[in-house]
Amino acid sequence: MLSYTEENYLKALLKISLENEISEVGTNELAANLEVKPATVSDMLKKLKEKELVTYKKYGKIKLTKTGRNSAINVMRKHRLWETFLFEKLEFTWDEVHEVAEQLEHIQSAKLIDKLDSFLNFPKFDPHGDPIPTAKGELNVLTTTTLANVLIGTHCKVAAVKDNSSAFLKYVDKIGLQIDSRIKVLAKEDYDNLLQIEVNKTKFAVSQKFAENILVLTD
Amino acid sequence: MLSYTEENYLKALLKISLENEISEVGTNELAANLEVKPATVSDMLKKLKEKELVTYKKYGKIKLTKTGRNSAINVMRKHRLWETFLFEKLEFTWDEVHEVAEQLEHIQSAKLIDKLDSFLNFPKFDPHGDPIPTAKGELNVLTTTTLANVLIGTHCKVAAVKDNSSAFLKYVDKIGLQIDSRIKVLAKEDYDNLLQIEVNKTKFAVSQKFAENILVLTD
DNA sequence: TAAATAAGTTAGATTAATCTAACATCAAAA
DNA sequence: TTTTGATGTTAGATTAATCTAACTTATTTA
Repeated sequence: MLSYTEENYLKALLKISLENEISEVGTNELAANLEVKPATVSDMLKKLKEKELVTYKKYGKIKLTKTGRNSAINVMRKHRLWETFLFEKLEFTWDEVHEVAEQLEHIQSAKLIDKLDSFLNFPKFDPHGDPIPTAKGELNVLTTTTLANVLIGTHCKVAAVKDNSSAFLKYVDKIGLQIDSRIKVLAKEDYDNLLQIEVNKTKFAVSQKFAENILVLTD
Repeated sequence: MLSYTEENYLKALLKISLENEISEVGTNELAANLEVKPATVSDMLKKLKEKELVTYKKYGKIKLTKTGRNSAINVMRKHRLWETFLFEKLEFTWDEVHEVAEQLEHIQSAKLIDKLDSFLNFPKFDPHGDPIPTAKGELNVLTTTTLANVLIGTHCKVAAVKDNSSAFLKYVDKIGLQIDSRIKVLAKEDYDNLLQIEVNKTKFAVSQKFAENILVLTD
């Protein structure tokens, strides 16, 4: 049985790995992600190593073991299913779901999650466009790029958002972007990479930072 | 903000008060209910008193303050709404819901609970027949007796069950009893208070212990 | 390659919740 | 009223998760 905190460490390790397409993570990086001090991570790593959830040696990099990764994927599955539930059944907006799912993801009951999955009709993606791992632990990673990398003059479709913060998502809403929105990239400013885009026949300028948080599929 | 543990202490105090129709509770009683040692309760009482959630003085009785009672009722509301959700939407049986609701009741989100309430169509009772407090904190206490007190030869209707343990509820299921089942009390054995009852034209014998855990409305 | 900087660890404290063992108080019965 | 059993408290430890401050190791760069 994993503690609430241990689950969060594993989840953060998985998240960092997936976001950066790496498999080894540093102590400071993990600490920053969890908003704790590196010293705290050092302590916790001893426990996670003891339980064979991660491999690492002193001053080395941290890597999830098979078991650790499975646990992390299970937490991610729960998180994303709960987000979907809140969004689809309880009328939460997509900028509200993350915070509550952070709590719900730690509820321990295999039956609950399987029933929830079936109640929601086995959704494949959560409200942010992220893939929901299956009951067997299969995680379907999409090959997407960010809007920042789309060639000028070409079209793309919003697949997911990278930043799940309320502030970012409200901004995305304001522009009228949604999952599956079609975007045409009109121009890019050399100086600061400001992008001119067209969505639903309307033109907008978006910053590089913004564009890097929009995951898209190109045609 | 209350901790998980503090919420459990308040909930236990409310539960004991309601079950015994009293307002003051002893340290040992509370400890037994929470399955911790009396020493632990003594410590925790200092904190709860400090936060003005209970009143008590050394070697005295414990009583919830207005604030403490409101918090406890809110936890109870969450618990019972979650039980109802699990039972009605996720196909849990009534003997399975309690355990999971013990975890879910601690999720912090007012919006979640209000939306859940409306999603469930503002249920008045949970799967065990217990009243669900309203969003305003109103708790509708039914005036019921236990099956053990019903006069021989009279009829009654099952309103709720007192014991929410899986073992008890499975036994109730086996006999074919449900909320709203009509029962006729046929006879009571003087020696051990064994009851002969009739449910759906079938006769059963039930022990005093069993009968004391069935709350009924008499005609 | 040596110095400077970044990254990571250790030691010692703190807080919350729990325990055991010993002690104190209360209430009931002799 | 005194004893005794039940009830409740205190002192001192323990565990998990965190911190700060000091230290160590690794890496980069001049």
